[in-house]
Amino acid sequence: MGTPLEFDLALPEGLPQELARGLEDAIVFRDLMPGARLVEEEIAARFAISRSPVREAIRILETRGLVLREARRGSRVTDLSPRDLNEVYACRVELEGLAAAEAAGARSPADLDHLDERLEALTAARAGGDPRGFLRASMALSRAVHEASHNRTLIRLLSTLEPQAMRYRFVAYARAEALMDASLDGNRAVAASIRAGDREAASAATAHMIRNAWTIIGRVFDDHT
Amino acid sequence: MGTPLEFDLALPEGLPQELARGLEDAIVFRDLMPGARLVEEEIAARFAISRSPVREAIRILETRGLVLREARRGSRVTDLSPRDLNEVYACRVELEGLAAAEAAGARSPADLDHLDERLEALTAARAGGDPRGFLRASMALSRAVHEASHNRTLIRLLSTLEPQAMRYRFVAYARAEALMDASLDGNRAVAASIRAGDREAASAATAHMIRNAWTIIGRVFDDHT
DNA sequence: CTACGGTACCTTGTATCCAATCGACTGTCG
DNA sequence: CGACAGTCGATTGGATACAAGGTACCGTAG
Repeated sequence: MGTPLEFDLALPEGLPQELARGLEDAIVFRDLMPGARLVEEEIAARFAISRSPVREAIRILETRGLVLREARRGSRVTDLSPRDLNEVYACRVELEGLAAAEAAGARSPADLDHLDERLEALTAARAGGDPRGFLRASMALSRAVHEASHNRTLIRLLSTLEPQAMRYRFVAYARAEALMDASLDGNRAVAASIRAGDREAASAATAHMIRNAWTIIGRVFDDHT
Repeated sequence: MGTPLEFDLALPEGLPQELARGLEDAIVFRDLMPGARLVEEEIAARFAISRSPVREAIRILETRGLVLREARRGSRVTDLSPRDLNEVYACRVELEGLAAAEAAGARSPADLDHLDERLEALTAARAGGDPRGFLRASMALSRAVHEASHNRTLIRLLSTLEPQAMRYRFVAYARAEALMDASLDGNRAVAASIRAGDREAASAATAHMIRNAWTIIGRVFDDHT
């Protein structure tokens, strides 16, 4: 009788999350520029849904620091600034470092497989040369490290910190291709330390990689704003 | 003619935030026990409001790890567990340490005043001997440190991490009064380092204080669950 | 007695509706 | 000509209404 196969590929986790993901993507990759207004009804109309899930999506973006909501005055995409860059990266050094350390301590064979897989994908993306593809691969690799830490609280915190960092990375990659090479090398070192189970080394390699990126991105921003 | 003075003391920042604060308090101080269900309509009825702000409040609690929301199955207060304790405290060591360091680097005279003030309040609360009062004073002091860091991103992250930590502290204070003394001494050391402007010392003192608490709380939990 | 199926209820998810507030515009008065 | 008050439009905040999914209970069949 042929079961009528149902694909609901669009809602693996609810409409607001789905929508938030899409908007987040648009913000990170600058389809929505800093300062752009997010009007609930506009967005609702564009996706043919009601304002309720839109509101929830915007709230999610707010907790990630991607949009600023002012009471009764609407939401807009947050600005990038040297100050914010420093804030985000100072936090990133600590939390990504911790994630790498815990991953080195708690890694499973499956985690290592994922890591290798994503590291290869990152290498391939670098060859491609497209900043957007490279950044996507890099995000995937980061997430693999986070998950290898098996620390759900840490994963939660990072998921609210990373998107903002991605925005800076995207801008910088476009202007300083060398940053991609630095990132690739850094990630190789981190992965090696995790594979070796060396917490200290993993933490140090991560901190080094992120501080390096911080410096480079900072230069790009000081020069160009 | 006497302007008709308007007090809206109840909405300094919106109804959902207000409600979230209240529920958070109830969870931290165990008026709502782990596993308790949060039914939207029930809460709405109790406060004579509609489900909309209630939903937002619950979502806020979710981002703080206080509530677990399962799609279409409702929300319940998360459990405390040794594993979660370890997750939260591992993150806390890093982020509170960073906050203290940045506070030591960026402190203003007003910040130092606040710190002193809250430290005195904490001392007074310890004399009082009430765990609840002590915890409230301690939270206020922590927040003063966070704000002295002048790192908004860090403050945002900590505001989603701290409440969960408070739950563990509250349970532990009741069973191990000595923890309060350790906390008081630790905070004195942290404040002194911040006052001195010594980033390293502030970070180290904070890490030491938190790891110490971690150990004690861990013992309380292993013994009693 | 246990396993399975069906039905009714409970709760969340989404849509729509109304109220409150903010900002901008306009017209008038000094 | 400039400043201020009033009004209108745009947009969010909150309330209500409706739809969909999930759970528990009950009855029946094996």
